[in-house]
Formats: sequence, C-alpha cells, structure tokens
Amino acid sequence: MDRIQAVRLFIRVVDLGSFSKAAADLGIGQPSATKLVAQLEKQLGSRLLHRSTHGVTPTEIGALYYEKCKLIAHHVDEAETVAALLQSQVQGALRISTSVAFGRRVLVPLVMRFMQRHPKLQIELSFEDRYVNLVEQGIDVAIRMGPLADSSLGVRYLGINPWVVVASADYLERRGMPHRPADLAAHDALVYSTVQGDARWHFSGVDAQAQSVPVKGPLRSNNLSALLAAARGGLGVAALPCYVAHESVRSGVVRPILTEWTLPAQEIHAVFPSPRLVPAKVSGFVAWLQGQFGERWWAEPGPDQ
Amino acid sequence: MDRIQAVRLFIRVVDLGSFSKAAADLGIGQPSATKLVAQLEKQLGSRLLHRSTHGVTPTEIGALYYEKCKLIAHHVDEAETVAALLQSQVQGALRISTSVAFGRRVLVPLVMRFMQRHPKLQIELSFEDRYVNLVEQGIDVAIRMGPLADSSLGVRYLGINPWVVVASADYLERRGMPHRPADLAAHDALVYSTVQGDARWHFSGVDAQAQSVPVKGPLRSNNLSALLAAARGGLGVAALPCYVAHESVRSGVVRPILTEWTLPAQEIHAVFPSPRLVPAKVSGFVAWLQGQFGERWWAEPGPDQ
DNA sequence: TGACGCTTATTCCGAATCAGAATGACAGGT
DNA sequence: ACCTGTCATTCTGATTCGGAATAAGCGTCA
Repeated sequence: MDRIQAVRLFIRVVDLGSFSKAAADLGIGQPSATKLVAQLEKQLGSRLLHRSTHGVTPTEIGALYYEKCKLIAHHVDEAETVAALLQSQVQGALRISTSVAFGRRVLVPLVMRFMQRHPKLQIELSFEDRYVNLVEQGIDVAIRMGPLADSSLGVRYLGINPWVVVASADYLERRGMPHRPADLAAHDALVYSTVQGDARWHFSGVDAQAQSVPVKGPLRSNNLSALLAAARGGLGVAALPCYVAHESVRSGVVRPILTEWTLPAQEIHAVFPSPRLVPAKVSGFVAWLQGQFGERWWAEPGPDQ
Repeated sequence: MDRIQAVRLFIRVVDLGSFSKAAADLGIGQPSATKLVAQLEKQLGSRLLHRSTHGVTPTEIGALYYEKCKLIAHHVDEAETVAALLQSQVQGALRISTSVAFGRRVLVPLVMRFMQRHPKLQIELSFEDRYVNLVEQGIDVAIRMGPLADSSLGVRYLGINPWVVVASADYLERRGMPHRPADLAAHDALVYSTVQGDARWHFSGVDAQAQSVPVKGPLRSNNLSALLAAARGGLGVAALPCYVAHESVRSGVVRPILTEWTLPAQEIHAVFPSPRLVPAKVSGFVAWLQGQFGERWWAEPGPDQ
C-alpha cells in the first residue's frame, strides 16, 4: 500500500464527498479507493469517514487528518518539484574535471560558451592530469583522453585527439628534416612523460604499417606547454596534440614533420558517475559538447594565447 | 511500494550513510532497502545517492530531497499523532442525543460527573424525543429507550427503564383505588402520547399474564413532566418511568398503584455510528455509563428537581 | 407506491509485487 | 593475503493488488 497515494486519495475523497468520484479522479477503481481508505483507517486506528449510501463525510478526526494530509501532499509535491527541477533544468553546480593542457586550451572556451547559454549554471573546473575518483571527488563529469579504465561509469564519445610531430624551422635547418620515423633516432626528442613514459613514439604509415621508435632528448615534461615552448625555441622535436601545436604551426613558428605518418590518436570521452539517471546539467553539457567536436575542432582559436 | 516508508528509509540511509544499517534500523532486509531507494530514485527520475562499496553519500539532489523528506516525515508523524491523540484520549467534542425527560432528569447529572473526570471534553447535549439520524446530525452517541430500529449502528446495553403507575392520594380518595388493570377503565388516564400513542396500557401480572387495557382521560402529552405535574395535581392516573415518578413517590405526593402488575420496561441503549473503530471519547463515555446504571439507578437523586 | 439511479461494501481471481535468503563483487583495513 | 563489511543481483514463495462482478441501501422522481 502506498500511503502517499492513500493520502492523496483521501484528500480527493473528502473534497468530492465520494469514493467513486475520487477513484475516477485518480484513475483507479472504486473498490480500490474503498479498500485504500479502509487501510488508512486501520493503520491510524480510527475512523476517518462516515459512510452512507449516498456519499461520505469526514468524522471529527477525519477532518483534522484531512488538514494534515493537505500539508503532507503539499510537501511531497514540493520535494518532487525540487528533484524534477534540478533534474530537468541545466542549473546548479557542475563540477568538471579535465587534464591541464586540454582544459586550458580547449575546454575553457567551450565552457565559456556553455555558461552563456545557461546563466544558472555554476561551473567548477578542476585541472588534474592524474586519474581521479569521480564519486569521491564529487566530480559531475570528467573529460578524459585515451583508454578508459573505469567501466562502471557512464561514457560518451566526444571526438578524436590527433597528434602531430613538430619542430622549429631553424632546428630543422640545423639538424635536417627527418623523412621516416626511424630518422628520429638522430634527433633531440621532447618527451611528454605522462603519455610517452616509455620514451617510444608509435607511428602508423599510410599503408597502415606500424612503427615504434625509441626517442631520447634533452627534455621530458608532463606539461605540454613546456614542450611546445621548447619546440618553438628550437630545442628539439616534439610530439604534441594538434590543439597544442596548431597555433604555432599556423603562425609558422614550428612546422609539422613526418606528415606521412600519424601518431596514435586518443579518443576523447566524457565520463560521469552512474550511467543511468544522469542529471540534466550533466547530460545537457555532454550532449552539447558532442556537437562541438567537428572534423578539425583543434583548429578553432584558443582562449587567448 | 509504500512511499512514506521509502521516505523514512531514505532519511535513515542518509543519516547512517549505509543501506545495511538503515535497513537493520527499520527492521527490514538490506536488499529491500536497496530496492526501495532505487524505486524512489526511479520515480523521481534522478539519482539520490552515490553508491560505493563502503557506504553511500547523498548527491546534490539527494541532499535537497533529504531536507524535504524530513519535513514530510515530520508532518506525517504529526498527522498520525493528531489521530492517535483524538482516538486514545477522551477529549474533543462529544455530541450526545437523548430524549427530553430522560436527559433532563438522568443524563444531565451523569454527564456532569463525567465532565469532571475529563476536563478536556466538550459536551453538547441535544434533547430530541424523535428519532434522529446520527450521522447526518453529527451525533457521537445517542441514549435511546425501547426497540432499536437502526441495526447498522453500534449498540451497548445500559440498563432497564421500569415504569410505574401513580396517582395522587386525594385523587385515589375521590375515585377509589384500582386493584386490577381493568379497573382503570373507570379512571382518568394521563397518557404519554409518544410511547402510548395507541392509548392502551400493557400490564404483566406476577403470574406473567399479560393484560392490555384501553385508557382514556383528560390529558395527552408528549412531555412526561407535564403528566407528572397533572398526576401530582390529582388530575388522573399516569404511567411514568420510575425515574420521573420516584421523587414524587418518595415525598408522598403521589402513590404507586397496581404494584402487583408491571408495565413493559424499556431497555436503555447507547447507540453510536460505526461499530468498529470508535473514538475513545465515545467508547469511554459509554463504558463509564454502563457502570452507572445499577439495580435502582432511577432512585438516585436528580439534578435539582 | 414502485422503478431507477447512485452510492458503498464485499467477493473473487489472475497478475503483479514484495520480502528475504543466497550469492557475487568490490574495496579497505589488518 | 585474508578478512570484514558494504552494495547489487537473482531467485522463489507468499502476499498483495486491482478491477470486474455482485449485493445492498437509500434517496428521488414519476
């Protein structure tokens, strides 16, 4: 027996003065209404309604209880409304976790645009290159690159994150232009320690032949901006995500090399707790994000740079 | 699914941070707790709790809903308390319906005593010699004489209401003392029109022989006090309830006659709506009343006379 | 007076739901 | 590495639910 429905029914019964009408009003059968109120009375241990063959009238206790029931129903409605509003509207606090470089360069401008569309949304952007436990940290959605470890979470594919190998023009002049991946062995590599911890770069040729070459060089860092700066300074060859390198390539400070080969691209995913029953602020943000990663999204202008 | 129990469970789950503990707290199994909250979430359409293997924490929506739930639970408790208090305590308004003479002479002093025992009780005494519909008139309990018509009501036997035939001493001197019911044919009868509408008095002898005698006389009234006054004034012979005649008999103003025969006594009943689930104010009053009608209750002193 | 209409109460039966035991999976503490 | 405590899932028997049909009561109206 659902006592909340029983309370709602009782209210309608008192309002309409009839089991039949109230039952029809709530879309249930008359016998159910009779039995439901009878159970309510049994639980309370006191009669709420005087029955006659021509309708019902509340008893003294029933009248008092009726007033209380209206309060209860009101609060129940309010509670459901609260939940529904938070659920259906994009509002409240949205805590986003993302990697440092991607967040700084790509996500920030996107989030700015999203915030303009949803003024009631309060964004909290958290930059972390290490894996974080979404639930523990209270993260609503994380944007992650590469393979996904935690399969119990909700996941949406956003796009692909291609990489490119770049070097500055003067460096290439000094050290020569590599034509094959193997040529890199003679070059100074700027290694992104987070992804390329094993100091090997994996290439795929146009004929789908994979090549893995060990690299070594003067700089290892977990900060892509530092690697880009080093590449711009002519310190070596860097493998960078396109979105990091694009500006410098476009302005000519660095030049992409080995364009016949491609580095393994990472899939970009939005990850969030609880695959089902996702708040609208999360699902709305993710859905909107999915529309923002076009064919050459990394060529979009960055935030300020 | 009982949503009120679900709400209560959800509160305990948030309080204790665990399904298992909350389930044990409410005396249900852990799977039930899990399923109940899951249903609650399904109905609301949003996740209320973050699950982990070491307990649960409320989500943003869950925390808000938790506050609402506490309000709801509070109001539910209050409503149940209201009903329980009215039900179990003798308080509130008690509407009593009774016949005019009986009420005035017998019930009023009894009710006075009952009121002293229960100060929170508000009595409304309604005097009506005709039959009233208890439910329509909002009567909590009626004290009725004689046969009961409405069998759908709750009934408690209170006692017997004997009658006596009286006349004043000077009348008997003038007209002679009747020795048998048949002698009344030569007397002036004072007829109580409500009960003796057919103008016949029915006697039972000591040997259980029934006699029915037609009576006629100068006065018919539906008011027993008027008949008593007429009898005291020597206007005739009156058949009266003992409780009406007793004072006048004791003081010698009138004398009982035909004491070898008895008039049909009426059973006194308390009648109230709804045989089951009777409020304590009603059942308490009726139970107390039952103890007040002893062997010669009608000899008790009246209110003021 | 009698037929009708509307109401509540009760019965009955198939279907849906519930409750708890058992089991599995998982993470943290020792 | 094991143990403990937690949540999720599955399964099964019993309970409950919900509506159709029925009965009975009372007021209304012709």
